[in-house]
Amino acid sequence: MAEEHHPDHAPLELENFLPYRLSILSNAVSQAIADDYQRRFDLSMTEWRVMAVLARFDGLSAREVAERTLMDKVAVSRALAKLVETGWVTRATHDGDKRRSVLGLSEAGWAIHEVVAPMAREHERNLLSKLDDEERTWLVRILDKLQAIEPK
Amino acid sequence: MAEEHHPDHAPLELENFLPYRLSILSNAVSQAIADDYQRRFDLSMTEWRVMAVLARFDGLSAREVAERTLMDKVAVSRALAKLVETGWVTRATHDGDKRRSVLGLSEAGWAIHEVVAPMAREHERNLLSKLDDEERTWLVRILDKLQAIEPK
DNA sequence: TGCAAATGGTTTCATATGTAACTATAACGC
DNA sequence: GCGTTATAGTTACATATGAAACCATTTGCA
Repeated sequence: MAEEHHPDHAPLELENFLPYRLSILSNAVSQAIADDYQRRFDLSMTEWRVMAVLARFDGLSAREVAERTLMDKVAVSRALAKLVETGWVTRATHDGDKRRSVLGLSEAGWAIHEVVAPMAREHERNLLSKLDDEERTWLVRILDKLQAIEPK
Repeated sequence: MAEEHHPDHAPLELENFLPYRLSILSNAVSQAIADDYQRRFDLSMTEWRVMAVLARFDGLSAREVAERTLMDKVAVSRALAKLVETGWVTRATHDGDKRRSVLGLSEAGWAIHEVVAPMAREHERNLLSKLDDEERTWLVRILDKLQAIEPK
C-alpha cells in the first residue's frame, strides 16, 4: 500500500507532524501534573524537578542540579532561591570551594516529596494505562532511540 | 523477570519518568526546528504554526486558527498582528459578521511557506530515520492511543 | 423591537524565561 | 607568589506567555 508522497512544499498537516504531536502530548501531560502540585503547594515544574533530583542525589551543587535536570543554571538558581526561602531545600557552602553550594532536601522538603512523587507516578500510570504491555515496551525502546545523542 | 516495584514515595528517576522524557525530547526537537526558521525568517513557533494552518485552510477566522493549532486566542492574536504587519498574512473582515476576521497567506507568505515546510519535514525525516519501519508504525499507533481524548 | 448574554478579538498587567553581564572564588602557568 | 583564565552562582534586562478585563458586534428571546 503505497503511501501518498507529499511534495515538500505541500501544506504541513500539523496533526500528523511528529514534532507537533510530541509537543502537544508532552505539554498536556506535563501541564496536568504541574497543575496538580502547583495548586497544592505552589510549586513550579522547575522547582519540582530540582526537588526530585535532590531527593535522589543529596549534596549536589547547583551546577550538578542543572546538569541532571537539563535546565539552565539561571532557572536552577531561581528555583533554588525560592526553595531555600520556603525551607524545602537546604543550602550550605562546600568545604574547600566557597563558590560551590551543597544542596539537599530539608525535613519539610522530604514531606513535600512524599506527597508529590506519588502524585506524579499516578499520572504516569494513568497515561501508561492507555497502552498494553507490548506498546509500553515499544514506547520505551523508541524513546531510547529517539533520544540517542545527535551525531550530526 | 520481575521488575523492582518502586515504593511510591521513593525518589523519582526523572530519566525514566515518561512525562519528563517526553518533555525533553519534544523540546529538543521543536527547538531545533524553530531555531532554524527563527534564524532565517525571524519567525516564532507560534507564528509558523499559524502560517501552516492557513496554508491548509484558507479563510479561517482567528478563533478557528486557535482551535486548529491548540493555541490560545491571545497567542494567535499576537502572532497574527505580527504576520499581518510583515505582510505574510492577509486579514479581511467577514461579510455579515464584522467581529470575525478572514485570514489567508499572502504571496509573500506562500513564499515563506515554500521554504519552511520542507525544512520542517526534513527535520521530521531526520528524526524518524533513527527508527526502523516497525518502530515507526508502533510510534504512530502509540501516539494515537496516548492522545485519545481523556475520558475522565 | 430591545436588552441580556454570548462571541470574536485585542489590550493590559503580572509572571516566566533566556541572554548577557557581573561578582566571587579557584585553578593554571610562569 | 601573581596575573590570567575558568568556574559557580546571581542579577539585570529584554522578551514571551497567560489570565483577566475590555470593546465591538451579534445572538437569543421576552
